[in-house]
Amino acid sequence: MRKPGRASGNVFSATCPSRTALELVSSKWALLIVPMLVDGPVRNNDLLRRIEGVSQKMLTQTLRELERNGLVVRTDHLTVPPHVEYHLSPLGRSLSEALIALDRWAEQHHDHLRYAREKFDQG
Amino acid sequence: MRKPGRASGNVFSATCPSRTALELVSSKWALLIVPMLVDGPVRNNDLLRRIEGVSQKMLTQTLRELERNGLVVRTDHLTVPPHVEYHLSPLGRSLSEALIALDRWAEQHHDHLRYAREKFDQG
DNA sequence: CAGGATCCAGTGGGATACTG
DNA sequence: CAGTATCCCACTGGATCCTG
Repeated sequence: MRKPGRASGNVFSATCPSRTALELVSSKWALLIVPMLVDGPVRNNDLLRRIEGVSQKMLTQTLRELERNGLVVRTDHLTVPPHVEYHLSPLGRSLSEALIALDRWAEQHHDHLRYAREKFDQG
Repeated sequence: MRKPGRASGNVFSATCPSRTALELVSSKWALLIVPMLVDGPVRNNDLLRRIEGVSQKMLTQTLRELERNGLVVRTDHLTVPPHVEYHLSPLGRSLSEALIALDRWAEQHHDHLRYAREKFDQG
């Protein structure tokens, strides 16, 4: 495998667009929204309820940015009352694997982190 | 596989510690620092140079937090001038796989994102 | 139901200078 | 070399109210 940081065009280069891409997909809410869409289309309100702590503002803002970058597809059914669904594009689906792995890592090891933190803070 | 968002104790729960863990390991600089350490111990100044755009302040702050959570080990050789090295703990190493996957995804697809963005912004 | 608009407090992080 | 300390501002994101 190529060593990190050697060639240009990688995430370690401040000017490379891959840095921007990384920051988008690793943003706090994108990290939770994308994995939430793997099982099929989800509505705005469902995301609002299932992702605890997200505000309507941040949800919309993140979804819009994900849509803008071709990761998420927004489908407006043009009904009254409104019915809007979001689902992953193929590109978004390829990303979801990496994000789910990260989410799962956090779920598996958070107690380990907490224990290390307590040790560090006291001693 | 378990459906996301159903059981408690997952990243989708605002109160669960795994959310905190996720935010730590997905922080902007941790995402770049951890993969940079996979090949062995690295010195402060090397990280400062190889990770473009990071300031000494953020580098120290992120490394300290990673150390506090048991992901990174700091070794001070107690010499003059100072010689400090950082390397991954086994826990940090297990995380690095997920982060490297994410970094690589960004490197592979950033042009795809940029193209989608241009389309979205004009049309 | 989905989300736009506005206001505003809190803070993340850069710049700079200093230290063992 | 590897930090710490201080200042300070731009921007993030919550709260609130409004609309089709």
